[in-house]
Amino acid sequence: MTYNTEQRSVLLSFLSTNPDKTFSAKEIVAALAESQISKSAVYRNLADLESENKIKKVSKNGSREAFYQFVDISECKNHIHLSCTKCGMIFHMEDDAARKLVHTMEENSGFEISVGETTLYGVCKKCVGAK
Amino acid sequence: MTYNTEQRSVLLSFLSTNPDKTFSAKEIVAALAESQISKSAVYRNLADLESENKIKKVSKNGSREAFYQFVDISECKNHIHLSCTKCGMIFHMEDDAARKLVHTMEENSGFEISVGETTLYGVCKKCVGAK
DNA sequence: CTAAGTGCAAAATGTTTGCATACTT
DNA sequence: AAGTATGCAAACATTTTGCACTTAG
Repeated sequence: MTYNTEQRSVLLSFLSTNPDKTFSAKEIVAALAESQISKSAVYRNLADLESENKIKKVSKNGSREAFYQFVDISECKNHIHLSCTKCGMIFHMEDDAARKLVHTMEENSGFEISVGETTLYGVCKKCVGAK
Repeated sequence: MTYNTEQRSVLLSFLSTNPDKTFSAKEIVAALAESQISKSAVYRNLADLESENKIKKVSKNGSREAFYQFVDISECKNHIHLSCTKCGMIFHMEDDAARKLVHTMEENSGFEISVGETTLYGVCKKCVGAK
């Protein structure tokens, strides 16, 4: 079983306090260093939380680093996501056209797409302006 | 300008001979080592070819490695893509319903989604069976 | 008490770079 | 000839691991 350690809970609350922001592993390591949490605890907990669907690992354009965002995937079964390739942010999209798109494509392709795991990549409002 | 070197051309033809397959940088390095092509030439040419839209960099589930596939993006302006999160393969999908739905989504969200860059992630026929 | 998690430092992984040399145009 | 690209080895950045120690349940 999983223990509810200090480190794990500090990490999760750090991310969940900012559900509309992504952080690189490096940023998280740095932020939690102030609470005397080691790099390895951070990496291990990030991996654990991700496989428990408590947070999501996202990637950005050129960067080779991993980024994380608080997104409880168990609450995302029925909507799709938009992910900005510039800032990495994930947006939740309750939209019938989206659901329809997924189903249409599934039928036409034989591809198995789960709505909740479907993500469209693009550039969000904020980043369209920014150069 | 870009020179048409032996290394670059061997690399491109290696990938273009298998447009329906993805290769990790490591695999490519290994394959081209037989033609005495150095690791750095491989990495540099992969990066160059990608920014010229001759090949596409794709990513797989957990892996931290970069994967590449021959996909001339300039020919993909008007269809969407399906990408398998297990094997990394990209499928081209000419489908009017899909195009229409993507535009609806754009309007509904303010997100800037270009059809040609739109990719749905899922699990392809081949990988659905395989465990 | 015991399984699970931690911290540290060391190793592994994947990619990039500096530089002298060689090739393309 | 001038500008690019190459090969090598060394540097890098990020992530992972082994191990002795600590903690949660």
